[in-house]
Amino acid sequence: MEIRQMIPSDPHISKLSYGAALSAEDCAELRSIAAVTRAVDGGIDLISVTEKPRNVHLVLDGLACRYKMLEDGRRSIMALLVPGDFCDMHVAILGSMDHSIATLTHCTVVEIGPDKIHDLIRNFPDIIRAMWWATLVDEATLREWIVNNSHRSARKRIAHLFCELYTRMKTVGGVIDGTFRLALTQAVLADILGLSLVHVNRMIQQLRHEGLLAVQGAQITIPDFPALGEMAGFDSTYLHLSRHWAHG
Amino acid sequence: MEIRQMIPSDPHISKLSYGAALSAEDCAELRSIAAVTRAVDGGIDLISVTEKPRNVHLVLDGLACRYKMLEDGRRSIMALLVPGDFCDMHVAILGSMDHSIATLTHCTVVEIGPDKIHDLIRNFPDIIRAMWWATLVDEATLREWIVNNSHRSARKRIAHLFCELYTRMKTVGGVIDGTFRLALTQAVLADILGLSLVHVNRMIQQLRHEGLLAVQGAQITIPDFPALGEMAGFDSTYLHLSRHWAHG
DNA sequence: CGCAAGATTGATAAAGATCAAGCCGGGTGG
DNA sequence: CCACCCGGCTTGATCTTTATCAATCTTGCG
Repeated sequence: MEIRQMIPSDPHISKLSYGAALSAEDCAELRSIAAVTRAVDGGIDLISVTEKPRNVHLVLDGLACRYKMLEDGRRSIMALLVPGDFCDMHVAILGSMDHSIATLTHCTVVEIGPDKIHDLIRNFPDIIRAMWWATLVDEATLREWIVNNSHRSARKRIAHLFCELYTRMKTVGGVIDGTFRLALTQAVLADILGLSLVHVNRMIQQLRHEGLLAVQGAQITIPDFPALGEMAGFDSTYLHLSRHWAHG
Repeated sequence: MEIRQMIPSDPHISKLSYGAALSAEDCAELRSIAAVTRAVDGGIDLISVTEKPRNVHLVLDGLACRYKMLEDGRRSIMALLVPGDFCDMHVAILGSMDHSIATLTHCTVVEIGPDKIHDLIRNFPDIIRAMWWATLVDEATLREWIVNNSHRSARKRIAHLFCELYTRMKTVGGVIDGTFRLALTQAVLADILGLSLVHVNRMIQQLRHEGLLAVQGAQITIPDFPALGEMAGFDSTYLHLSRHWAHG
C-alpha cells in the first residue's frame, strides 16, 4: 500500500510550536497566512542569484532547496526546504541573494509580504520569536552539514542526512511507522552530499541490504531509527527541538 | 622583515561599516564597547557545548573558531573568527549551544552583556542593523563553506579558503601588500577543510611552487590574488561587501 | 642541550570518481 | 495497444584523489 498524503495541512504551525509557545490566536493567524497559496512546478527558481529578495517564503508541500552553480556546471545544494520551512525571514537587510532557491518537486508555497511581516512584528511577538528560532535552527543545520560533508564517509553521510530528514519530517507530523515521503532522486542526493551519483547509489544499496533503510520511489522508511542514528553519529541537538521555553 | 602588527585597533568598526552607515556617535559607542577587553590564551573554550550562552562575543585580536568534536575524536571546525567578528548576537533565543567556540591563538576578546545589547537596540539602531548584517554574512559564509568542502578538490578548497581569509582580513585593514597575519597551523586547516594534515601539506607546497601562495610562519602572502581567485572559483559576492545601503 | 610543536617526505592502501553500458517503469504518440 | 523514449536506477571496470602509516627534519625555546 502506498501512502499518498502524510503531511498535515499546517506543517508550519507544527514546526513553529517548537520555537515558542503559540496561543490560539497565533495559530489562527498562521492558518490565515497559509490560506493563500501558490502552486509551483518542480525545477523552478523561487528566487535566483542577484535578485533582490522581497518576500518571505513558506513551503507548505513539496521539496525545495538552496543551491549554487559551480564554474564547471555542477550544482551544489546547501539546504533542503521541507514542508513547514520558512526562508529569508530577514534577507531585506542584505542587498542581494548570493544563491538561488528552487523547487525540486511540485510545491505549494506561500509568499509573505513585508507588510504582513510588520503586522506580525507589531501584533504577534510569539510568532516572530518562533520564526527567529526557525532561522537559528537553519543556521545550526548549515553547520551540521559542514561537519557531515567534510568529515564523514559517504556511507555515514547519507545515513546522517536521512536521520535529519526523518527528524524534521517528524516535527511536522510527516512520519508514520518510520515512513515519510520525500521525492529525493539520487542525483539530488549527490548534489547535496558532494558525492558522485554512482557512489550514492552503491552506498544506498548497502544501507538497504543491511536493513537500515528502505526506499521505494518517494517513500522512505527507516525501520530502526536509533540504529541508523548510532551508525551515522547523529545527534539531534542541533535541531533544537527541546521546547526549552516551556520550562520557565 | 616581519610585520608585527597589522590589525588596526578597531577592526569591528571597519567591519560593521560595511553593514550600515555608522555615524560618529555610533563609532564612539563601538569604541567604548571595545575599551574593556579580556585576554585569553590559545586553545581555550570561550563557550562550550551544552552551555547556556549569555554574552555576545567580539574578537579584537587573534584567531578563534566554532567547532564540534566527532565520535572518533576528530575535530570539525565550521567557522573561523578573525578580528572584528562578532558571534552569538542572537543566541539567547536558543536554549543551549550545539557547538563550542574556542581560541586557536592568544586572543583579545570583548564580552558584551545583554544589558548593553538592549541599550544598543534602544539607542543605536544602525549598530544593531550592522550587527544583523554581520550575522547574515556569517550565515552566507557557512553556505559557501558547504560548497567548498563538498564540491571542490583539495587544491581549490585550500586556495578558496585563503581567498576568503584574504578578503575578510582586508575589510578590517589587515592586509598590506598582499600579506596578512593569521596563525593557521596545517592541522587546523585540515580540521577546517576535512582533509588529512599530510594532504594539506602537499597541496600547500604545490600552491607555493606555483607562486600562488607564500607562507612563512603566521605570515601569509598572496602575490596575485586575482590568479588565486580564478583558480579556486572564488566569488566574493557571499561576503556582501558592496555597501548597498550607501546608494539610496 | 634537548624537547616539543609544526612541517615535510616516502610508501602503501582505501575511498570515491569516472566511463560506459544496461535496465526498468511510466507516459506518449502513432 | 504497442513501440519507443526518457528519467532515474543499477552494474562492472578502471583510474584518481586522498587517507594512512611511519619516519625524519626544523626551529624556537626553557
